Amino acid sequence: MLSIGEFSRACQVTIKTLRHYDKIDLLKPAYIDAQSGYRYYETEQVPQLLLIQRLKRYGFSLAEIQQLLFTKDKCLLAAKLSAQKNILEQQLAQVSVIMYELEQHLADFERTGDIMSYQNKYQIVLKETEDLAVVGYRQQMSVDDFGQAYGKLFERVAREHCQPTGPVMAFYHDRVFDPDNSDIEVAVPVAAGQADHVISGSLCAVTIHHGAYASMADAYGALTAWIDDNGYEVIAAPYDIYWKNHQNGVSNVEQWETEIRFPIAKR
Amino acid sequence: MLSIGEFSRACQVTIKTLRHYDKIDLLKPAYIDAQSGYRYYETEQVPQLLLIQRLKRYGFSLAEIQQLLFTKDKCLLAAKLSAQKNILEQQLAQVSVIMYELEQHLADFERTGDIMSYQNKYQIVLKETEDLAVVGYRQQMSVDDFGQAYGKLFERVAREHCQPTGPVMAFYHDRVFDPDNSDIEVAVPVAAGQADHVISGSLCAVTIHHGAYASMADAYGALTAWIDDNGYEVIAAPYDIYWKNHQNGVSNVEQWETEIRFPIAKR
DNA sequence: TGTAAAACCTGACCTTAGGGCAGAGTCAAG
DNA sequence: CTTGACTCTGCCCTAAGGTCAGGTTTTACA
Repeated sequence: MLSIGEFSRACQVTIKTLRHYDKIDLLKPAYIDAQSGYRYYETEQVPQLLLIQRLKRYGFSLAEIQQLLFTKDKCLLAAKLSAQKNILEQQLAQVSVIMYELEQHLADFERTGDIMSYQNKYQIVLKETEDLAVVGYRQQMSVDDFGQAYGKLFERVAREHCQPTGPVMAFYHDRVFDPDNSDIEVAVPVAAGQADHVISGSLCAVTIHHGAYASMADAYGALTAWIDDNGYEVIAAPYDIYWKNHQNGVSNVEQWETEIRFPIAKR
Repeated sequence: MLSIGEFSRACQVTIKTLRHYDKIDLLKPAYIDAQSGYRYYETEQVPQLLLIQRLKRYGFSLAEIQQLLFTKDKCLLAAKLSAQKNILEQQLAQVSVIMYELEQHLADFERTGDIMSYQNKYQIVLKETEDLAVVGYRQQMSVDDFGQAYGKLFERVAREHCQPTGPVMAFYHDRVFDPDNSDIEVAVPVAAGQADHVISGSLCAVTIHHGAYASMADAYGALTAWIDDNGYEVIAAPYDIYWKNHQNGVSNVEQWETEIRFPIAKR
């Protein structure tokens, strides 16, 4: 039998945390003195708490841990651990990309003495686009669910025996920005006869974003500011064209290229 | 002039976030209509908000970002960015270690079918230790401030021309566990004449922990449970001996070795 | 056995960076 | 003038505990 303080020291966990776990029914003391309210733990609970702390390190939330401890199906449990490993892998990749961004930024800053200088790299051009026949797949989704949408689009492309004539695009039909409930259409250009609908050509403000998607807001910002400053207004859904991507075989994120188009007209 | 909705779309930031930044004085709209309360932003504020989002990606808190934007000293600013880069690097290393832990755990689990099987690796032995003459440096500190303490200890060792006769150790004098306010003493064994004080030998429960320090709680837990189960009690501050470490040239975390000793006596 | 220190209890409020909702006011187009 | 889109304030909520305040219990020692 261990008092809460002994148990806390044994597992390197604060007393507050133990009381919290008691309250949310994640780990109840083996015995509570009815009169004093003191909590006492068995030595067999030590490995249980250590497992909880370990799962926490893996990145599971306490609610998820509760589920996991309850899971009797060993395959399911292993699958969840495996899934978490993939999530950690993704995190690792994201942090690497951000570190690269930070290094570039720091270099720009030390060269120019201007903390904003990294933003000058967007060259904005006016372009008259042609009509574009596409097959599209449109849905309310999180911006992180792109992968899924790609999948569904290409299922359809395969089913209808279409031949894509250019790289994948994404249209942003939203009126309000909401990252996990966006009205996005992914599309590929196809021959006119096979098309779903046609994007009418128009005057567009265009720029090219180099690198990962985390910093694409920079390009959007530069474009929107330019459009407002030059007396234009946006007249249709802006869209991205993914020229260089892991999908077309460019694995090095730093070499990705995305064209961003805002259909515009004079105000 | 951009309405809050336009500004939000331009920078890919939710309206709620913009109102929050207004409230905490991080980014105030250029103009607020006195009668309607509507917020309006200038296009020049777009790069400002984009910078804020970027610093947020780097891992700064909003409070830190406020400080950074206020900082006029460019060297200081560059230093803070650089420091953040180091923090990201550390995070990267930590996540790698955790992924390795997870992989090992998953392998153990799939081999044995027991989610706890990873904990059976601690062999606990009883050992009668000798008196130990040491030079130590004791302070209230966070468990993450070990590096600092090492530094101070070795400054002193150098100043007093002591010759360490063994690897570094750490004593945990705390009665309550509190990770960022721990009463820790780092020490090295020296020749008897040069010693600061002497650690009396006693019966000890001992085990060896292999690998990174994140999972050392497992070893503590195993020891404490063993001590309680076998009718002993802890009679002095437990301590670690860092046999293999980055300090003695073992860079591969998986090969680190730490001996953990709990001075005990029959209850 | 008495007392003081150490350990433990509950409960209320605080943290980050916003999200969700209700209810009301405002703007722009037809 | 109406309708729909847009925006406002204000209140409560999140995860995983941390930080008091004020009171009770246990333990160690004289």
